[in-house]
Amino acid sequence: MRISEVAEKFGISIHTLRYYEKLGLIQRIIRKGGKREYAEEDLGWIEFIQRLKATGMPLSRIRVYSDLRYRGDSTISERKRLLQEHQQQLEQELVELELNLQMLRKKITLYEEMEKKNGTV
Amino acid sequence: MRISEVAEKFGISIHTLRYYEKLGLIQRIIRKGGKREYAEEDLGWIEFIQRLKATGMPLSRIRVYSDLRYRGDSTISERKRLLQEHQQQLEQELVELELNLQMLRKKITLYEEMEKKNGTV
DNA sequence: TCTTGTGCTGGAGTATACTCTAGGTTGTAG
DNA sequence: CTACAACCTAGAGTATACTCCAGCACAAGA
Repeated sequence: MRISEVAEKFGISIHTLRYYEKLGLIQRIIRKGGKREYAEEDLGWIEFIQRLKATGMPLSRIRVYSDLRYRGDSTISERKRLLQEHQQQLEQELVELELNLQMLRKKITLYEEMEKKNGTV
Repeated sequence: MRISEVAEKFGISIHTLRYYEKLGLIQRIIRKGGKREYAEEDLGWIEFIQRLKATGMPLSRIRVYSDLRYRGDSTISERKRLLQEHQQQLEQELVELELNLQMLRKKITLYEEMEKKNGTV
């Protein structure tokens, strides 16, 4: 798969793909005539990167995970630990987010009451 | 309340408080001898800013809300609309976050199985 | 062969949200 | 009255995550 196809598939820019490679998130991409040729495995990995990013993991942390991954199966325990840590953080953030959402809903309800009052007076 | 006290109360830096003021998120702070004196109302507002930020609202958007707020009660409908929009976005993000968390949990389980396999062989 | 499209690299530029510095002012305690 | 802490402003610097550009390479169709 060419870089432009990968970019479209994942809804990211060609620039970003090359940028991730420069950072070391993506490694060992096959080249044909100097041009990147993404394999199936690369695509799966890029999708996973996207998911980690979607959960707010910084690229520097993804880089750490990436290095472990490219080093092979001997790093599974470490990778698991990294993900578990992230998971716990996320779960905490989720709770806080839900609290803040509730607060937001209350504020909106309050505004609705104020609108009604202004309407009737 | 002095700026250093406010900073400590909310766990942010003095720099950030002044930065928010420069951006217009915080306005009309009383000065005594050139020094900021935060009133109760300001503190409530700063807490709300923190909550909006915690839900991922960019400062530029908080700025819009801030302007409406400082313009008084006539802007309540607009403020409500802004918060509702943000709320809907958040609810969607929450769903996605939960999906990604599930994915993470699965990955972790997978790693656990791989660890076991490696242990018994 | 020439043009076009797609790709390449290194490095510069942008947006967001801080974070810090230099150089000066204010208020209080000794 | 002076030393000191805490404050002030304007502007520079940093981190993160892109985003774009100049200048060049290469392969395929007219």
